[in-house]
Amino acid sequence: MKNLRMKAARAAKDMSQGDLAAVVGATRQTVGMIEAGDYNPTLKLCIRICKALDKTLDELFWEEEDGWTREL
Amino acid sequence: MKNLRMKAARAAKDMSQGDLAAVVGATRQTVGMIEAGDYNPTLKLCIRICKALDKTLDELFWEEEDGWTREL
DNA sequence: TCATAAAGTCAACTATATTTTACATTTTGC
DNA sequence: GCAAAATGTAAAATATAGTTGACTTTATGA
Repeated sequence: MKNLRMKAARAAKDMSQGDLAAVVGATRQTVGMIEAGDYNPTLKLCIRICKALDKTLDELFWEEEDGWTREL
Repeated sequence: MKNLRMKAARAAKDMSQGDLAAVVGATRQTVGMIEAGDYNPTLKLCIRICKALDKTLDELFWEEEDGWTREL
């Protein structure tokens, strides 16, 4: 399942996947895979992404029930 | 930095590290290292821990500033 | 249309999360 | 005190997150 909230938050900052990757110290491909979903990033990277996009973990990576976190 | 919120949430459920590990499909050692801090678990494991302890990601793993997430 | 930035994808490699086994130490209840 | 459960710790092995380089495909704007 795609992480559309992350994609939207990045768009709101007018950043490309490469821009965000550079800020959080990751690669363009890794950021792409996280947005594409079906991927299991580390907490460290999630937190860096949240701070770069001015969001919290819950806002970008939490789903109460039957969401994309279901299939992790 | 220790994750005392997780330790407290686990205590509130009267679960040992081994109990929680069994529920989330991890080992006792991994749970112990996460509580001990200076460790970088995957998002999947964090989410499973949150659900097992009836907490959200923000409640257990988010720190606004100068918290334990600082050193990840 | 055309040029270019952005995004999708793939294989091979490196870094590290997680497991397994084993033993030491600390807590807890009797 | 004592026995058992819970926790701390550590080395070696495995699974997988994340990188690197290269190429393709899809936007986007001039």
